[in-house]
Amino acid sequence: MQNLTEQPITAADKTFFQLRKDIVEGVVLAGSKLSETELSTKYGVSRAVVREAINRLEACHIVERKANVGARVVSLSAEGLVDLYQVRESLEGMAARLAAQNMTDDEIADLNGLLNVHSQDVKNHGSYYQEAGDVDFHYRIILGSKNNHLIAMLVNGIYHLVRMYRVQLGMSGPRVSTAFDEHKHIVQAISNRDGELAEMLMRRHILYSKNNIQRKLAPEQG
Amino acid sequence: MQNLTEQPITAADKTFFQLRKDIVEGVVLAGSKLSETELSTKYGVSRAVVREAINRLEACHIVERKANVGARVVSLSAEGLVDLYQVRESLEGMAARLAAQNMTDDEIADLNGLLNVHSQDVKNHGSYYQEAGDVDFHYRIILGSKNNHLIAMLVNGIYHLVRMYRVQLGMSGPRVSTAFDEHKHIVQAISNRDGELAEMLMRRHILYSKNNIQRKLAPEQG
DNA sequence: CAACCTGATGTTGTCGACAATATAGCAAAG
DNA sequence: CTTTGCTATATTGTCGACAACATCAGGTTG
Repeated sequence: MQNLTEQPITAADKTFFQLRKDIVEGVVLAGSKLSETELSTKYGVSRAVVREAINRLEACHIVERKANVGARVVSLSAEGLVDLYQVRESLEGMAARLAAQNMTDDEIADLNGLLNVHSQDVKNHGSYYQEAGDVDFHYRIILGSKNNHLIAMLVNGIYHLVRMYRVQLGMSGPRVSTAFDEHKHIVQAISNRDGELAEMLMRRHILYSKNNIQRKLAPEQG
Repeated sequence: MQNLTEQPITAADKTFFQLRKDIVEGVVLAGSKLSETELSTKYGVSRAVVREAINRLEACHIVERKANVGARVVSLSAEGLVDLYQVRESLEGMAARLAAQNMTDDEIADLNGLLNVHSQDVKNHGSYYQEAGDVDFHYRIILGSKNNHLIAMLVNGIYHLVRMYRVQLGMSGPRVSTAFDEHKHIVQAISNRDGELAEMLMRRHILYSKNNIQRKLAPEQG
């Protein structure tokens, strides 16, 4: 008997994942054109699967396509970042609210455990582990919302764009310990089943995060 | 010279629009299977364009697809409705906040004008016009946010699902005048450039709307 | 009789070829 | 010299055919 939740993986899936990875990590440059024929030879599949992959990338706002002209990787801009983080603030705020109301006690205990591990990692290692830990933290709260629409939008949609901004603008550095405190307070609110507070704290957390990135992106304002 | 903003419309576009319309309006039943060959003969196009249309519908969460099995129209359920409206509350709340900060004075004046027309319509006609007016009202505020991510998610994504629930559950009826008052207060907040209040009022407005639909969907609770 | 295997059938996934459209370069008129 | 129109080229949009897979019916074995 095979695992029932496991999906078969088609060539289009693989191409989609690979292309998304290449774009997010900057192997394929932001703003560059995506030629279907070129990509089909590059990934060793037919144009049809490349088209399907590009269509899916368009659905997550990672590429833009014009009829009869073609698809381009989105360009990273200050406005785009602000737009993205406003949506993120809104959706993840709601996720935190719902997580406070829908997560099981076990899941909340796990979340507290993650926070402890995280705390150790911050002391021992550098900021990269923080990055992974941060993603994990937000990921668990999103899943904790138990809202499938929310989960799909954030996990399959927005988060890869967020990662793209982070990777290509070289995020890391400070804000490690302060972000950790913010995480701790959010988990406290969730533990207390205080959705209202959890949402507020999550929104402020993401707002601060946005301001932090913006400061790096436009340093002439300092 | 032709209009620069006008996009060429491909067969895939037309098929996508038509199929979405048929699904939202119940011509194609919720939960039913979408056979690619069947649809290709029905709409007179090749399987490739049907596939592209289905892919786009999957991106807006109107159909679900399993590899090597096929696509099904989503089933309408109480849980799905709750999930959907929670996302809507979150995103449209943010839209109202941003609209208060980003709409021009002219746009706000237009919005007030719409409210007046709307007020007349409610007195003269029935609830159907209310439905159209309601959509128009929310639509303007969404656009007023000037946030392209938000606009795309709501207009191209969520709103067709909302319409699907409304149409197929036979929404209309009461809540006309109370909804109108809520609209009025939201516009007042936007006019005062009070984003905080606009968001709160919009969220409550959508929450009430959700409760109203839920009451119809599960009348055994009364 | 139940469980499993096997083959037939219809569906989706993938492919290469053709048609339609946009773009760049060149030629000609003003 | 600039601008307009045309042609050549390359890209995307669309199509029909084949391959891979899921599903169901019938037969076989324990």
